[in-house]
Amino acid sequence: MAKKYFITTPIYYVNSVPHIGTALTTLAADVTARYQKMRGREVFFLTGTDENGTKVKEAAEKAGKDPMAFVDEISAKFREIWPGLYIEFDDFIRTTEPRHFATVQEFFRILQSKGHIYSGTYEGWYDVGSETFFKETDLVDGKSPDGNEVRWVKEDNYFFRMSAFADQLLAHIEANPKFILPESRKNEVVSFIKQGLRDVCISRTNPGWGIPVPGDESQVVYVWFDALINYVAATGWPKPGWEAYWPAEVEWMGKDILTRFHATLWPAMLMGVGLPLPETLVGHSWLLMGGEKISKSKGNVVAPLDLAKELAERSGCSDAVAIDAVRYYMAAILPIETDAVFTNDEFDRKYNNDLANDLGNALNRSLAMSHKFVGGAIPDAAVEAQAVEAVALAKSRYEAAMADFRVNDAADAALGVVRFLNKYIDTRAPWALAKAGDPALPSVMRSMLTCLRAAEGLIRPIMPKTADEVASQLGLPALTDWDRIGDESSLPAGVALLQPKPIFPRLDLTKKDEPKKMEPTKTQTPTPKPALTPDEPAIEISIEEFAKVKLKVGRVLEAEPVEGSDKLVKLQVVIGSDRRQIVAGIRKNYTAEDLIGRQVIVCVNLKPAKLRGVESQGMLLAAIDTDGGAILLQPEREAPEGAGVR
RNA sequence: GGCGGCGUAGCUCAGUUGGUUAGAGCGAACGGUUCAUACCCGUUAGGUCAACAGUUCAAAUCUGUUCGCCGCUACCA
Repeated sequence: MAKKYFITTPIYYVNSVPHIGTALTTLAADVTARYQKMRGREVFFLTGTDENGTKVKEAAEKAGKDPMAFVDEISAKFREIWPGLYIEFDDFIRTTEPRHFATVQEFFRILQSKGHIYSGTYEGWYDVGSETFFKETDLVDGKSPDGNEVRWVKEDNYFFRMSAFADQLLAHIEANPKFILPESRKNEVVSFIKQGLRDVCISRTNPGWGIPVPGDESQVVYVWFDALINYVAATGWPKPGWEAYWPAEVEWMGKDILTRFHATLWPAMLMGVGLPLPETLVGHSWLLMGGEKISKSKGNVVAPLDLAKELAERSGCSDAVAIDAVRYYMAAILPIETDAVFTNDEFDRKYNNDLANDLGNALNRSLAMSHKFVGGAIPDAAVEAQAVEAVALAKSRYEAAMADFRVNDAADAALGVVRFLNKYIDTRAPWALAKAGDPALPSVMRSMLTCLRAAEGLIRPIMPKTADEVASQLGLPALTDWDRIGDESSLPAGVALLQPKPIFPRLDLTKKDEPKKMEPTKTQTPTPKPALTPDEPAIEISIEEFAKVKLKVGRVLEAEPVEGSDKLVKLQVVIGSDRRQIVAGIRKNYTAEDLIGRQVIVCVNLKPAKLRGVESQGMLLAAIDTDGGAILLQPEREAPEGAGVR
């Protein structure tokens, strides 16, 4: 059996809904799948849902439902929504399915038998929200780096010896330039690995939900370890036949889950088991809403289906075309290297300019002319050289773009043919040829139709329904074979063309004063940064705001270096009747002895934080020296113990 | 703090291994055309290619420094 072209998206957590961000990933995968199918590859496009986390169980309980019923319900919703965007996956895997359980357990067993798994005690912080373990020092203000609540867990668990795979992983990345795309992400991954990989805890106490560790029912497999295996589970591994699917040619994802999971943990797991690695991991960047990351809590989520629905209402295009328009927009701005910004205005502009004015109008005018000048049928004549070249150029640009998964460049290449066509029509002016009775007219008309036929093929992976409509107006069956794009045979002479019918009715964008319904609720607000240099004016705050900062005079009672640190010192500070432990990074300038007995100014209402695992319950005020060192502030003369400062 | 990236026309961005007058799209202005969804085509942007210094016969493209932004990472409070 021929190896299938295997494309994956991440499996989505059942507590989220598809928004324009997750749709972006899935769309990219769908465009890749449709393109490869046209190229003649047998494609296996996998997506699915991630259902095993502790969070899922808790969410189910909160909803008063049985976990299984809960995930059934939500997973179904997920599964149903993608076809609405014309996303055609071949398989939808759920991590609660028996096939997934079986593969995960086998995976675990093999790693164990090869000595890559050992048991130990895990003690640390666990973020249920993102199902991630954190070190003390990873925490920000007592929360995870993403701002989620964390809880302290201490339990006996199984650990995966990820550290053992660092060198092998680096070598693989080095030897396979397209293993991680884009380039900038690859560099990040490399430096991440070079810092040293830690072994990872891959199990948790069984909460009655999840995949039991083989041979130890008291534990379930850690959700990330479990989730990643879905890609292999869908191939049927370890049952025979999986080789026809695995390894994946491309795994699409957002950049957030590339470095820590897909580009380190996942390949290490595969290496441990002895399976080949995916050919390419693509970690695309974000689509920002008015400059901010898409986030439900910020209320700036734009659901792609709503966007399409609204477009259909405003423009009068069909629902199918509106969905294609959303697909086109997402594909055209798909951010690979850097983040891109979504705005309604840009969406509207792209609809009008690229789709209505360029593509739609080109088809319309070409058909109209065909009816007027050559009897409404595809002429039997030679295609002019410049048209042949333009088509070939666009096609090769498209192919080059897709070879690197630059879907945005592929979209641009497809539109390139249309742009050429409009110029060509103007240059050759068929209406003038008709008036003059020029014999070149059939050739010119055929050249125009050739461009349209090619455009139909090129846009098909991105806009399948629109491509169908173009084909239909040309009186032809859909062009689904990539190799026939630009081929003479794709445009049989004598075929009757249909009367043109606008596919993309123009949006009227003249009424600018009306506020847009879908405008992001929040506009970009630059993060205020403290003014550090005298010539830089400070951001003004009110006296009330300043009063929020509680400063007091304290006295250092004890001081000792923080173990394992060369900058931090742990202080016991007496502030009146209060006593605090404060960690300060001032060892460069002060020894412990220097500090004991000294009066200091302390910010007493700063949120406690852990530094190098040691809690700090305040901050010492210090001037910053020219070399970045600290100069402690001290009352000009002895101040009363615990005196306020303002 | 460390590592990496970025800073190019009003806006969004391209700019291969350094080489004649620095490009595209959008917006704007002007002109042309009439087949077409008032569309399309052309011309126009006088951009110190963030700043400064250096290497070179020659730099947006290499080196250094500074400023600003972003990402990753950390013993930043």
